[in-house]
This record gives sequence, C-alpha cells and structure tokens, in this order.
Amino acid sequence: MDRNHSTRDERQTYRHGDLRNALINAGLELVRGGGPDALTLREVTRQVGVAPNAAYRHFKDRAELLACVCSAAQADVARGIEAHLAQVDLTDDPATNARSRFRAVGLGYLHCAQAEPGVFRAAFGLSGNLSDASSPERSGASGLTAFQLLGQTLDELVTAGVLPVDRRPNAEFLAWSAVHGLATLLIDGPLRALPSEAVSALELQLVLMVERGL
Amino acid sequence: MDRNHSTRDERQTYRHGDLRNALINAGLELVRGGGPDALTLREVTRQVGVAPNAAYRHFKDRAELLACVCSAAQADVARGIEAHLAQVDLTDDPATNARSRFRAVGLGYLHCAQAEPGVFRAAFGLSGNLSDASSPERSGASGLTAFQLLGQTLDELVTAGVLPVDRRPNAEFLAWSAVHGLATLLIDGPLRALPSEAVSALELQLVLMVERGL
DNA sequence: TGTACATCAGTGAACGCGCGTTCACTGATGTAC
DNA sequence: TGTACATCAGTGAACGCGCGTTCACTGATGTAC
Repeated sequence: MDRNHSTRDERQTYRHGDLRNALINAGLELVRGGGPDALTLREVTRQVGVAPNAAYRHFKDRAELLACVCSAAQADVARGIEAHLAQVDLTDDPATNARSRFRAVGLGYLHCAQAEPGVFRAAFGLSGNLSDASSPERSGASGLTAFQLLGQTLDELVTAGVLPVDRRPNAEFLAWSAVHGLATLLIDGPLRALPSEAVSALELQLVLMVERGL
Repeated sequence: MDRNHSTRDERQTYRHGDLRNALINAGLELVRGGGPDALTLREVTRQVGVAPNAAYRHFKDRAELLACVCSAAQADVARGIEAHLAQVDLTDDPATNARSRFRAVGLGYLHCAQAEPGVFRAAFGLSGNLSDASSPERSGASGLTAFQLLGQTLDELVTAGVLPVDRRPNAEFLAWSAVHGLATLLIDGPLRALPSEAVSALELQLVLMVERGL
C-alpha cells in the first residue's frame, strides 16, 4: 500500500514532493467509494492536505485529473484480469488452455467489477465524463490493456482451432458487450441483490454462452 | 406530441391544472438532452414556467421526480421495442417466427438506445440514482415491460423447439446483458464513432451470437 | 341562485451549501558565480 | 564553500454559480348552507 503513503501524512517540507501522484491516488480512493462523480477537486486536495488550488499546478482542470484517475482505474482492472489469468492451471491440450484463459478474462472482468464497483465505473462506466477527456487506456503489469488481453485470448482460441477464423472479426466487441452488460446489471442493476452462488453461476453461464455463440 | 402541451404555454389560470404530468414530461425532455444528471428541479420548473418550489406539491424530492421520469423513460423503451416487434413479418414456420421476434426485441433495444441515449440512460443507465428510488419499471402500450417482452420471446423460442427447456432459466439475464453491454459501448463507449453500417452489422452479429450461445 | 368559507396549488424571497476557478502572494529549492 | 538570485510549487482569500429545500404567503377553486 505504498499508494497512500502521502495521504493524511503531516508534511514537514513546504513542498509536497509528489503531489501529482498523491492527487491521483487520493482521487482513486474517492472513486473507489462513490464512482467518478465522487471525484471533487476540493475533496481530493482536502484528502492530501493541500490547498484546493494547488491541484492547478499539476492539472489543467478537474476534467484532466479525472481523466488521469480513470486511466489509473483502467490499469487496476487490467491488473486484476492478469491476476486471474495467472491462476489458470494449464494442461497439455492447447484448446482447453485457450478456453480456460478466455474464461479467466471474462470472469476476471466480472470479479473486478464486483470487488471494486466504483473503480470499475470510473474505468469503464463510460459515463460521459470519460468520453470527453478520451483518456488513453492505461496498461496493467504486462503492459497490456484489458481490451488487449481479451483480444489475445481470442487469438489463442483461433490458433487452438476452437474459434473459426471467420468468426474472429469483432469478436472482442461481442464478448466485451456481454461481459460488460452483466457487470453493470450486477453492480447497480436488478441483479444487485443476488446471492453470491447465484452470481457465480450466472457469470459462468454467460461466459459459456459467449464461448458457444462466437 | 400531446406530451408537451403545457411546456412554455402561457397559463391564464392561476392554477396549472396538470403540473405533475407537465413536470414529468419536462423532466423527460431534459433527460433526453443530457441523461439523468441533467434533471434539475430548478430547470424542470423553469421549463414549465412555474416557481421552483411548486414541484414540492407533487413530489417529495428531486429523487422522487427523477424516479417518475425514469419510469416514464422505461415505458418509452418498452414502446420502442413493441414497435419493432410489430414490424416483424410472420411466416408459417413457428421456429422462424420465434427467432425473428427474439431478434426484434434485441435490435429494438439497441435502436432505442441509440436513437435516444439520454432516455435510455435514464431508463436503464442504472447509475445509482435509479437504484435508490427503486422505481417500478413501467410498462409500454401492451402493458408489458421491456424485460417481460424479452421473457415472452424466449418462451416462444422454447415452445417453438428452438431453445432447449433446460437452457431457459436465466436466459433473460444473459440476453439482456449482451444487448445492454453493446448498447452502452455504442452510446458512450469506444464504439461511439462507428459508421452506421458497421453498427448494424455488429448489432446483428451480437444478437445472433446470443441466439446461438443460449 | 347566491354567499361564506375551507382547501390547497402555486408564489416570492431567502437560506446554506459545496463546487470550480482566479488572483496576487510567499517561501523553499537549486543553480550560477 | 558561501552568497545572490531565479524558479515555481503551494498558500490564502475571494469570486460567482446553480443547486435543493424551507418559509410564510396568496388567491383560485369547489363545497355547504
């Protein structure tokens, strides 16, 4: 948790030293609690213990800060998916491996969304704020975007002979749609109150539907 | 467009007569322009030509008004889907009919979303506001909810022998997820700028994927 | 049919709020001599 | 090694804004006699 190191710390130097990152991390924390709308210049600077206008040394706007926070959120999700991918047990059958890895991406996305709804909404909530700033989708530990990870596993499905090549075009958008839709239904839709076993079942059902339907 | 009849009209009576509905309709108009966040008590009363606090005769809160507007938005979408359903040419093959009607629901949902993004986001944006108020999902002309229309066509797929019965449970959520996800990607996601032929192609691809995958 | 009265829908003014943003400033830091 | 100075990160105070909501009010309407 180095991320929070400067939050609420008493500063002995007049200068902060790492204010830009501190603001982004504090912003991520706010977003974690209440989604992108919870990000306020005043609150973010308050958290860091700095005057409200100090943010203007590092960001043009509230919008610019928000864009950076959203990028960081996207990177968080990418890392979460990578973690799921890393846990896949590989067999000696390439087809099975490709399938497992594909599922891991989808299930990872869904788990991230439910574990950190606020961060997820900042990353992929696509709620208008994001669209203006056109933040560059930041990459996770592997250097790959969530979207790129998805594309990669789809390619693996093709080379393993599971997915016909002519079905490959647009496949990332189809898969992403399904998984993203379920994520939003689960987070603040009618499936919000579903017991967790039912959620897991539904998640698996969905991913299998996509795998079959592609 | 009877809906707007009292907006901006000069009122000669001291009393409005139908303020409650006028506020809801004005609210729908605001939401049409800028989504649920654009709904402001002050703006909505301004549109109707009434003092800001007049709204409190008819709604407890901004939240209560918003909930009513969201219900109306849901009804709008339901009507849009019904319109698409009504345009389906029926054949004498029940299986083909069931498939066509199922696709019409999905495509209707997607078209509504793109034709009226603001209304769609109010209806199914599920953006937190909605969740609190737990607005009753209002029905369209047929008296059926968008969700119920979907369920109905799934039932038709089952009775037509297209969809195995054991695949029926949860099918509405799976289908809804896919279609809802694509809608959000198209509205304010990365697919925003896609040319309309590509959009139609993708929409069809998605609906077919769901049909196949279920 | 006409008058007195209760009801209650809409008024007008005001409140406190937190927000983003701008201004002229101050004082710690690092560099040039 | 010591001093003068430019830089520029963070300060403090203030701005105008639109918002939701509350208050005591007013005056049109419908009802009872």
